Amino acid sequence: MGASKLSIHTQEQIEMAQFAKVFAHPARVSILQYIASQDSCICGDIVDKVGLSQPTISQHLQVINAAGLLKGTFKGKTICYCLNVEKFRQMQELFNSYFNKTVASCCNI
Amino acid sequence: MGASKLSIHTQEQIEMAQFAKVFAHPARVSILQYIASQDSCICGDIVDKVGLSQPTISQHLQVINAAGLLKGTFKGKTICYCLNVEKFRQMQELFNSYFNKTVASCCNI
DNA sequence: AAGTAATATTGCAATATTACAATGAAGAAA
DNA sequence: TTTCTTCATTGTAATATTGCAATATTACTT
Repeated sequence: MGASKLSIHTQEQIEMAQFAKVFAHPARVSILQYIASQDSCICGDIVDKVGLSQPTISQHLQVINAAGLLKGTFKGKTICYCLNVEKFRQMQELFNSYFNKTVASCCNI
Repeated sequence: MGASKLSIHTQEQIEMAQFAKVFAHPARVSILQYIASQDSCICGDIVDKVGLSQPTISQHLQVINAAGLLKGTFKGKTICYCLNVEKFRQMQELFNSYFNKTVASCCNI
C-alpha cells in the first residue's frame, strides 16, 4: 500500500501524528528555531541559515504552516514569517498530556 | 533526491527528528498508549487492538524500539513489550526544552 | 510600464514509508 | 516429536517524502 490507514485511529492520535510530523525532519526543527529567534520576524534568509535550496525550504514551510504553527503575511515582498505561539503552546500541551498519561498508566513505573 | 541531508543539521535537531518520527504515525501513537496501559506488559494483542496486520505492527514496533523507547524480552512465547520509562521521560524533557526555548525566543511572545 | 527581489509552484528523480501475504524461527503444550 | 502459538523476516506493491532546477507569481521600486 504505502498510504496510512487513518480510519482506524482516534482523532487525538491523528492530531498527535500531524503535529509530530512537523518535527520529524531536522530541517523543520531548525526552521522553527530560526523563525522564533528573529526579532523582526522577517525570515527571508532561512535558506542561507539552514542550507537547503529555496524551493525545499518553501516546501518545509508549507508543512509547518499546514499544522497551523505559522502566522503572518505571506504575500509580496514584505513577507513575515512568525510563530503562532498560541498554536505552539496548544501543541505542547497535547504532547505533554499524552506523555504524562502514557507514563502514568504504565505497568513499569 | 528523497534522502534527507543530515550533515547540515545539529545533533540536537537530528535527535528531535528521530524521536518525533516515532509519533509521526497514528498507529505508533496508539501502540505506545496500549503498551503502557497493560498491567502485565504482555502485549501480543496489539494487532487486535490497533487493527493492522501483524507484520505491520511488528514494523512499527521496530521504529519505536530503534528510538530506545521499548524494553523487555522479545524472544519466544513469553514476550514482554514494556515502555522504557526512563528514555520516555528523557524524550519528554528534550521536547519540552525545545518547545520552551523556541517560544521564549520568539518575537511574537 | 519595466525592472527587481522574494517567495511559490511545477516537474522530476531518488529514496523512504506503509501495508500485507507468505514464510521462517523459536518456545510451549500435547 | 509433533503441533500450536507467537512474533520476526522477506518480498512486493502503492504511496509519501525529500530535494532541486526551472519557471511563475507577487509586490515593491524606478
